[in-house]
Amino acid sequence: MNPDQLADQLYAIVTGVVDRRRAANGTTESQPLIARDDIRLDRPRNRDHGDWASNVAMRLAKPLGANPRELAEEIALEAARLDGVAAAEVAGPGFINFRLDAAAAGALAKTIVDAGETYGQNVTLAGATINLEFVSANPTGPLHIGHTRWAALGDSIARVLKASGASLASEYYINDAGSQMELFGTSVLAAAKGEPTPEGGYPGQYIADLATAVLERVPGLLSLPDDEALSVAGEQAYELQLAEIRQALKDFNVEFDVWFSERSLHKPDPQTGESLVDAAVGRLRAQGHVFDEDGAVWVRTTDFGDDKDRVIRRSNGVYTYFASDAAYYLNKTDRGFQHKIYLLGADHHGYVHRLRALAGAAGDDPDRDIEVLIGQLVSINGAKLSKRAGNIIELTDLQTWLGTDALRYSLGRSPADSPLTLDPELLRSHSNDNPVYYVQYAHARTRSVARNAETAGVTRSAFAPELLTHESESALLGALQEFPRIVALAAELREPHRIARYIEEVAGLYHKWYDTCRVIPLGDEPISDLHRTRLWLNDATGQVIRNGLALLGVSAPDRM
RNA sequence: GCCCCCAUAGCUCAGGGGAUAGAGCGUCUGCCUCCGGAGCAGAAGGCCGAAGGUUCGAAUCCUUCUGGGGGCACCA
Repeated sequence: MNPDQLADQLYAIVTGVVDRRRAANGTTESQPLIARDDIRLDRPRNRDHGDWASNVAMRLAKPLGANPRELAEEIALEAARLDGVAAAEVAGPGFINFRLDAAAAGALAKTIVDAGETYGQNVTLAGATINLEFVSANPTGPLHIGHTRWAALGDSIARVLKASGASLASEYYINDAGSQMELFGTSVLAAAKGEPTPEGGYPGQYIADLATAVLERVPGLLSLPDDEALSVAGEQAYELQLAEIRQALKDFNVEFDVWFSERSLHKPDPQTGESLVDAAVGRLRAQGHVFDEDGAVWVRTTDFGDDKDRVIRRSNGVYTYFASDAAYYLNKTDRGFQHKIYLLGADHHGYVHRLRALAGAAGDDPDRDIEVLIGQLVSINGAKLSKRAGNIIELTDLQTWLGTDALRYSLGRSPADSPLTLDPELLRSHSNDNPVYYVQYAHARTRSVARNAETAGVTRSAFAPELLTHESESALLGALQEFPRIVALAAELREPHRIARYIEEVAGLYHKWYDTCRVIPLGDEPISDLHRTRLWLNDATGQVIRNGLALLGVSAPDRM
C-alpha cells in the first residue's frame, strides 16, 4: 500500500460520496467535483496524525454545501475498511488521518532492497526531450565559486531529470569566440614577454602560469611575428585552460554530455560557405522578426516582451554574441530537444527576456520550449569574486578546503534562488559542521549494522513486515515511501536541494530508529524474524540514502 | 528610472494553501560493559521585514511599502 494506491481508492470513495450527496439533494449536476490528481495524501508533520492525511473533505465541503467534518466522517467510515488501512480518523477541521497496517507499510522495505539503485526512479518526465545548459564559463580563466554553484546544481538537476525519465543532454557552451578570447590571448602573450597586463586584460597569477606553460609547449613563441605569436599564445592557453576546467569539473563529479564550441557556430559550411550563425539569422528573418537599421541587423525582440530590440549583426558586419545564442538555440532544436533549459547567474538575468524572445522569434513557444533558471550568486565573507578583479577563489581551492562531498552538498542543499553565504574560515576549521556528515554517517552506520549482522548470523532469510510495529519503524517507512515522489518533484521543479533535505530527514529517522530498535539481538537473546526483518529495513534505508546522495553527486562511504 | 531575486531562531538556511513553523551550528541538561556518541532524548531561543487583500485556513498566493543583493550596451 503506497500513497498512490491509497489515493486511487480514496478517489473512488469520494466520488461515490459526492454522487450520493447529490442524489440526496436532488441535484442534477453531474460534473465531477474533483479529479484524481486533486487527491493528494500528505505526511502529517505530527506523528499523532497518522501515516497519511487528506484534506479532501474540507475542499469539497463548500461546493457540496456540507459540513466538512460530517463529510470527512462519511468518507473515513468507508476508507477504514480498505485493505491495508488500519484506521481512518477525522481530526481538526476535517482532515482524514490514515494509519496503515504494519504489514502493508512494512512491505516497502523489501521493495526497496529489491529495486536497489533504481528505487526512486520514476517516469513523470518520460517522453520529454530536454537540453540543459549550465556553467558555460569563458575558457579564459579557472572556475570560481560562482561557477561552482551552477556546476553542483546543474549536475544534480541533470541527474534528477534523468531519474524521472527525461531524455536529456547536459551541455557546456564554450565561449571560445569573440573579443574576450582575444583579450585573453593578449594577456597571456604579455605575461610571456614579461610585460604588464594590458589595459582591460586579465590579471592574476594564473595568466603568468599559463604563459609559462605555453612557453614550455612552444619554446620559440617570442621569436614569432607578433600576430602569429598572439594567435599561438591564445590557442595554446585556451587549450590548457579548457583542459583544466574539464578536469576540475570531472573531479567535482560533474559530467557533461556535450561540450559545445561557439566557434563551430561560426565555421562556414564547406558546401554552402554559410555558417550556422548565418543560417540562424536567415531563419529568424524568414520568421519575420528581423529588420535592418543604421547599417546593423536587428531582431525585434520587443515583440516578445524584451524591453528593447537587439542587434544581431553590428554595422561593421560582425555578429554580436546574441547571434551565437540564436544559432546555438536553433541547433539545440535541430538536434531534437524541444525543451531548452538555461541555468544562469543572477548577474546575467538581463538575458532572460532576450533568450525568451529568441525562442519566440524562432517560432517556438517561449512559455513551453525555453526555461531560464536564475541562480543567486554565492558570496564569501560578503566579498564577490571576479576573475577580472584577480581575487579568484577557484573551484579547486574550495575542493581542497572542504572536500568534494562537503562542497557539493553545501551548494546543493539550498534552492538556486536563495542567496548563499559561505564562510571559508568556518568551513575550513569546522568541516564536521556540514550536514553532509550527518547523512553520510547515517549511511555508514547502515553498512556497519549490516556487517555486524552478518557476523552475528542475522540475515535477510525471512521477511515479516507485520512485525515492524514500532513507532520509529512506521515513521522511517513512511519517509522511505516518499523518495520517488521527492525525486519526481525535484525534477519537475528543478530543485535538487529537495533531495538533500529529504535524505537529512531520512538520516534523522534512521538514527532515532537505530537508538530504539536493534537489528542484532542483545546478549543471549535468540535471533528472531523481527531481527531479520529489521535488517531489511536497515538495508533499505541505506539504499535510499545512497541513491539520494548519488543524485547530488556525493559519495556514500561504507566507513568514515 | 526600469527589471529580477531575497527578507523565517543568535548564525547558516529549509518549509509546493493545512493541524503546535523546522534542521544544522551555537547555548544549557541528561544518555555509552552489548549493532559506530560524527548519534539519541530534552530545554531555551520566532509579532515568519511592515500593512492591506484573497481563502474555511496564509510564512506560502495578490497589491503596496521598507530594507538588502543583482542587472540595464551595436560588451562577452
